[in-house]
Amino acid sequence: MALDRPGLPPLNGPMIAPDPVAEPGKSRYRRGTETRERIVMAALPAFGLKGFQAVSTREIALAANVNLPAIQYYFGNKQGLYQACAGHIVARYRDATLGVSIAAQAAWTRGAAPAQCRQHLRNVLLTLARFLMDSDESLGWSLFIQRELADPGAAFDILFEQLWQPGVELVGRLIAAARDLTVCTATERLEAVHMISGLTAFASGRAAIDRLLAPSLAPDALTEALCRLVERQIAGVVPISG
Amino acid sequence: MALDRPGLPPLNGPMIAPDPVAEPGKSRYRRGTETRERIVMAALPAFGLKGFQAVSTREIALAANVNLPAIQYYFGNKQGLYQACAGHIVARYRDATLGVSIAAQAAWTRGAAPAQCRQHLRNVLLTLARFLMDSDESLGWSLFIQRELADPGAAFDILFEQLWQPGVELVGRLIAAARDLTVCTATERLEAVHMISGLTAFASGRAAIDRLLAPSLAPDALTEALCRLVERQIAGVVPISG
DNA sequence: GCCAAAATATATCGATTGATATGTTTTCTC
DNA sequence: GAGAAAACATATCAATCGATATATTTTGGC
Repeated sequence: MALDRPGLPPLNGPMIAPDPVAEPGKSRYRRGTETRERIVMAALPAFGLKGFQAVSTREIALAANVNLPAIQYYFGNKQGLYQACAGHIVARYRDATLGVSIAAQAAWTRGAAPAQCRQHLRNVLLTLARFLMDSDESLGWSLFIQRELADPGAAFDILFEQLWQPGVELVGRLIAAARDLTVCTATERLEAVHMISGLTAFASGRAAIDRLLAPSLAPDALTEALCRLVERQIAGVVPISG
Repeated sequence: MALDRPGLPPLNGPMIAPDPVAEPGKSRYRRGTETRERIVMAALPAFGLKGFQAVSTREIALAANVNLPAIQYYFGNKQGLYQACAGHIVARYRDATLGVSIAAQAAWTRGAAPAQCRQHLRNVLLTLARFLMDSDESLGWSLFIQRELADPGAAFDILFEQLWQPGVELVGRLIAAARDLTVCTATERLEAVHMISGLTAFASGRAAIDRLLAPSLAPDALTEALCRLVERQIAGVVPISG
């Protein structure tokens, strides 16, 4: 008798591709969902820092304190676990930015004043900066995103459609609105890309920055320094004068 | 009889660690140096986009049109090839930025006027931007650098000491000089990190940007758009008013 | 043209990897 | 508490990887 996977048809039945991204519809068993989450938490920083191929399923299983077949049991295969990690990043990103995001969206929709939109732009970018710079929780996440966007893999669609594209669109609209423009053109979108890229690269390069500045900086002083840089960058968002 | 490698003692003699980074002292044989370069050129974009572990020596050998042991013959092992790739990036980086770099350094040394230093800052950053955005030649290089700085591997020291550190130091000094400051503090260095990070991330995320803006942008129009963004960022480098 | 060094080619080894088959224990429902 | 499903554990397979041993061809100084 072949093993069954939670919420999935038996393997000896007709094989249906699992959907490891979506949260598994709350299994009746508590222990299973805990283990599943434990595996994702162990896999995420490893995948983020080292990439898909550089991490073996064995070291993930070891870090998560489970045995090897548990990964196939919960995620189908290694790629499924990788996509689940991307899904986790997206979910946590939404949790962190939902508030400022809908507030900014609403302001943009009702055609708020440029100064107000600029303030929303500030809120969105600073929230994103703090989200990416939270080294305890989001270690390696920014590099995960960057790598997947630069060299599309199994998690590209998830990150592009649910993180990159909406993020750039929102920031681009707010930039345009801060300039009192009615539409968001490629110019504003590119500026949004540049700003967001600056955040992800700064966050992912944290190790090198720490080594560069030696012990002259407290842990979260770096985060606040980045926030001040972002604020000055936003102050530079003025009507294009030529 | 064991094989010999160019410029290295025989393998059956005392093993001395090869130095695959430095150019091999111009072997008398033309064919060898050509093959060596062909392997590096094939390995660089692969390593850059996918990372060290994700690229197999077999696919590199196939792309370079050599057989598998050629990699061990010329570089000792896979890691040696990886370091040679980092050395190639550093060498090309120096070629591309040497002119503007020494000019800027000279201006800073003789205590040039802030406006002049700002112009040198502009030259340095725009040169770096165009260097990273040259997709034909430097495909994947920015991601190579970022990955290595975020998760230090065999090429970390090379890139950090010969690329990251001097680059940040130069840009930081020019920022300070543009503000009419006599010393470059952690503040200016962090600002330099932020600016350079923006370039590398923008360059490495080029695939996602192209997909985002669809076919609305010509190949090198993107490079010029980035240059304009950088120039506006430099314009925002003013004496800190808070 | 000779010959040693350099370069290239063939075949294969040991280790690691992702994945599977299969058996055992735990958990919840009735 | 009986039973079925879910979760966990052990052992192992086939494929791939980096690396090596070894044989052959090519190069360039004499």
